[in-house]
Order: sequence, then C-alpha cells, then structure tokens
Amino acid sequence: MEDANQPMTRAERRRRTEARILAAARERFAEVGYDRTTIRAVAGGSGVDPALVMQYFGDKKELFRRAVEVPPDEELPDDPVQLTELLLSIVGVKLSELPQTSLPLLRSTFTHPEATERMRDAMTRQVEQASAVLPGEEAELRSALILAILFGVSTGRNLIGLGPLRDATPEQITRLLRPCIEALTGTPGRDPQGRSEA
Amino acid sequence: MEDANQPMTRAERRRRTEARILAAARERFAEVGYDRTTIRAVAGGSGVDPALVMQYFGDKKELFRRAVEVPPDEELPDDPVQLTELLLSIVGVKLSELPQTSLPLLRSTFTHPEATERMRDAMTRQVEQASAVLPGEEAELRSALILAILFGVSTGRNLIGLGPLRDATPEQITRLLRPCIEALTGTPGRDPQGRSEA
DNA sequence: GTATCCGGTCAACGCCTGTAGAGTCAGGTC
DNA sequence: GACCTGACTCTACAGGCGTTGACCGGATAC
Repeated sequence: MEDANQPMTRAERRRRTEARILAAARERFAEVGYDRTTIRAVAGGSGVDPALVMQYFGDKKELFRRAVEVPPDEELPDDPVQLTELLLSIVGVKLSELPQTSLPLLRSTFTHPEATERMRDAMTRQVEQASAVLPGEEAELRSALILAILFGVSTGRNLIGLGPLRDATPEQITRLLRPCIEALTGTPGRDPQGRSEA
Repeated sequence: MEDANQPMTRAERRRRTEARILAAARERFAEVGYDRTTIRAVAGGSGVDPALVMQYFGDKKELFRRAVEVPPDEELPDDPVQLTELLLSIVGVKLSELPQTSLPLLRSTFTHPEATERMRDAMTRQVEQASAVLPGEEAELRSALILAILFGVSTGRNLIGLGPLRDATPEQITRLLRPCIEALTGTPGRDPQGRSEA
C-alpha cells in the first residue's frame, strides 16, 4: 500500500502531501462540485487533518483555484482545416481523459460563480483564437457556437450521462459531428452562413 | 405594492401564498442553484416565515421538486423537416423565455443529483421521440447529439454568458445552427453520416 | 548537543443550516 | 354567540460547516 518512505527530505515530504491533498480535492470537486465538497472530506481522502489543508491552501476558495489550475492554453493552428480537426479531436480523444483534468471545473460551472467566470474566460480565449483563423462573416459567433457544441456534447456525455452519448465511441461522435463543425468552420469550402449570397 | 386583499377566502389565500413561495423558490434556485438556496432566503423572498415553507412543502428536496415541475412534454411532430424546425425554434425563440421555466433545473443539473436525473430523463424522452422520427442509421445517437447541442448553446448563452452568444439574436443563432442540425437530422436529403456509402 | 523550524495533529470556536413543536390569531361553521 | 379549523409565526435545537490557535515531534541548522 505505502511506498517505501524511509529517508525523505522535508521539502519532498511536503510536496507529496500537497499533491495528495490536491488529488483528493480534484476528486471531490469533480464528483460533487464546490458546495458539497467539504474540507473534511478532502482531508479524509488524503489521510490528513483538515487543519493541514487550511494551512497549505489558506481557504476553500484557494483550494478550488489550485485544483482547477490548468496549464496555459495551447496555441490553436492557424489553418481552418487543421483547426476543425483539432476541435473534433477535442470532443473525441480528450473526452476520455477529461475526468482527470477539467471535470472539477466543469462540474461547478453553473453553481460556483468563480468557476463560471473561469469557464467563460477559457471559452472566450478559445473563441477569440478560433475566430481569428476562421474565414467568412460572423466568425466570432460561429466559433462560440462550436465551443458551445463541444461543451454540450462533453457534459451530455460525462456529467449528465445521456445514454446514447455514454455508449457511443469517440470515433462515432467525431464522425457524426464532423459535418456540424465543418458547417460552422466553413472548411470544405462551403458557405458557413445559413443563407448564401453566392 | 399590495393587491387589495380585503375579503379573501382561506383557500384562496393559501393558494396565493403557496404560489408566492414557489415563485421565490424558482428565483433563488435559478440564480444560485440548489445548494446555495436556503429555506430562509426563499421565505424572506416571499415575505413568510421559514417554518411555513416547511409546512407547505415538507422539506427542501420536495420544494425543489415542486419548483422544477413542468407540464408533460409536448408531442414532437413525426415529420423530420418539421422536427428540425421545432428543434431550431427551441434554441431560438424558447431561449428568451427560458429563465422563467427551466432555469432552476438547468442551474443545478451538474451538482444536484436529482436535478441531473430529471434532466437526463427529460432529454432521454426527447431523444427517443426524435429518433423514432429521424430516418437513417444511428438515429438515437444523432438525436442525442442534437439535444446536447441545444443544451450547450442554451447554457452557453444563459448560464455561462459567453459573449458572442449573449449578444447574438435568436435569429442569428438559428440561421447558423441550421446546417448543423440538418446535417444530423438528414433533412435536406443529405446523408446523415459523416462517411457516405453512396 | 542543543536550538530551531516546520509538517502535522487536536480540540474547539462561531456560524449557518434544515427542521420541529408549541403557540397565535383570523375565518369559517353551527 | 361559542367553537374549531387552519394559515401563519416564534423560538429553539442539533448537526455540520469553514476556520483557528495551541500543541507535538522528528528533521534541520549551527
């Protein structure tokens, strides 16, 4: 059960404990959201006293911030076709590894104001990046719609647990969603608007 | 401020008080979600003692149930084209009147288990209805994707407050989303799958 | 070896929550 | 009139929460 921890420097020990607390916090936040997550449960989940959690992270809000901290956004490719592929791959491959990374943030998106803000900011940044790449009119709105679609599918699958989405493979979803996304990116050369001026 | 309430039968009075409580509850649930909504706040919002809320609704869970109670689903049209229009209109026109009706449920969808279940059930019912109408293979998954898309756009607009979505008119959104939805319903006679066997 | 630091625990505080029971007072019934 | 029913309030409780300060003991520094 335990790793052989005979001689361990203090700093090392602290680092590991902090990581264990963060892991437990992410788990609770991801499962039950911000409000229902108690410091006591996080402490219990990492085999530590509740007071230590406070000592390390200050308060609950800060613990949440650290738990949903995420490496800065990767640059999006500046080619519309590649962008489409990337967006599709997000809903595909990243759908499975999502639990570890952003589930804590996703779970509280609607109920914890700071989570809402963080999610909105993250999506806004991606919308701005994507809309700079997309050709045609209303690029911002089209990008936002794409992000909203990915959000809807991810949460429908991972949080709501909608049957057909849950059972489908990432490949199925990617394949069916491709025309939708391409209609919004305009990648196959189609007119991205509903009514064409051509 | 107050309606002229001189002679009012007891039953009538009770009915109105209950309605006032429910309205206040919906407001709180819609704004801050289940966990952050307190009986005391609901009572205060309807000018009533907290104990009365308990007396009328039993407990907080039951109050929530009554607050998110909704008239049974309307039948969906059995023609794919009309169905597409209806789905598009949901994200369009119903987007504005949404706050009154289903915001309380939407808000707590990810954090209150019973809300999750209720939302999943509602979406599942609609998926079943829609998939019975849609032609082609994988109708269930395609329907589920459509519902997830509508969910994503609605929440992206109303709950997350994503800028471009918030600023867009329902007509814009409907127009841009039309090709996406049609690609999934297969309504313009297109092959609903990504890779065609034609 | 001794003094210091610091990872970690213990016990407790004050607050707010959902909830319960006794009580009050006006409307309806006879 | 007397009586009762029921809408509504008051007061209080028990439990769980985030948070705090005093404390302990082994690794570290000198």
